[in-house]
Amino acid sequence: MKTPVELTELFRERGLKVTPQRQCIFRLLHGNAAHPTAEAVYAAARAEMPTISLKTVYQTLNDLAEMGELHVLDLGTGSGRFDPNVDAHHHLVCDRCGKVRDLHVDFPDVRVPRGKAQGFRILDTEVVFRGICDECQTEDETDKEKAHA
Amino acid sequence: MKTPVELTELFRERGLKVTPQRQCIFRLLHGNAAHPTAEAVYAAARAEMPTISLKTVYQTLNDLAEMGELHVLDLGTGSGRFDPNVDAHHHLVCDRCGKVRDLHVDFPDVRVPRGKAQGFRILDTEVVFRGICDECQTEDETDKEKAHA
DNA sequence: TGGTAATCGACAACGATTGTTGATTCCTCG
DNA sequence: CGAGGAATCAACAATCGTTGTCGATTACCA
Repeated sequence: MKTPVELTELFRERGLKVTPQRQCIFRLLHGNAAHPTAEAVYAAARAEMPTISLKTVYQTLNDLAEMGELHVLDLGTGSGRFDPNVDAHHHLVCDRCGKVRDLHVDFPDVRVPRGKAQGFRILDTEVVFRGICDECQTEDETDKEKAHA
Repeated sequence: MKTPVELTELFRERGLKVTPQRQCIFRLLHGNAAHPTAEAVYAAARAEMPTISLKTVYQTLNDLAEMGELHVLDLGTGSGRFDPNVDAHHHLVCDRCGKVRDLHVDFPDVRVPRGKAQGFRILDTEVVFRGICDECQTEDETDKEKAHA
């Protein structure tokens, strides 16, 4: 994710205006290692700007995604998640709570073997590891203890 | 995907009734290499049973998924796709039209490296190759020709 | 400073999926 | 075969995440 200053320039270049709302979202995303949903960004933004609208949040996130400064992940957790990290990386997804974590590992062998592409022109490769995160595992154990009691 | 006969037995074991509607869906899924959406299954089923309801289709598909006889894929194409192939395999997804194709390749190196799991207990690994399918590529070329004309 | 993009609030609409109802069908077990 | 109860139907409403609409207001920036 570029810095707020860089994003400001990019928006100006594109003829998009740099409003306080957008700057706020730039700041929230910059260096954010989580993969917030639109609602999460909205909640965080409202802490600073109580009158910001959900619409504006979506608008700005979509603008960023169109410019390639942000990736949209649909990992089957119900809502889209916005990934400020544009570098090549993969994801750990919790099947229980939907949490998403980055996995910075390169899998050079993961390619479609010659002759198996079935006519597809491949543009991107995603690896998703699904499982249960630490917190949800702890919850499970707590539940078991309750069951014993 | 098990045969309709096997599925019939499984449903009985679970105390679920084997209605004509369900048998119809069993048949449609068996040996189906596509990844139909619920709507697609609905359309195919209605060709045989004009009065079957979308509700019943979802119901049966969800029952099958709960029993592990079917996988539900959420590949960011808007709607869930039902995968009758329960064996380990990966997918090619068309970013343009949402088409999904199987890719039967094993990637033994795709594992979370020791110490990188961040507390996750990994249960499943998916590799998704995104790109443009042959049909959509052809469409693009046709569009270009039109643009020239 | 002015033109125009962006935002706001409040609400409606979308598509995919699930829930509701009460009446009807029909599977399954004895 | 017959009874009991699940499953289905039709028709509709509701959910969730997201996007569109409106007119009025704000505020960026050449």
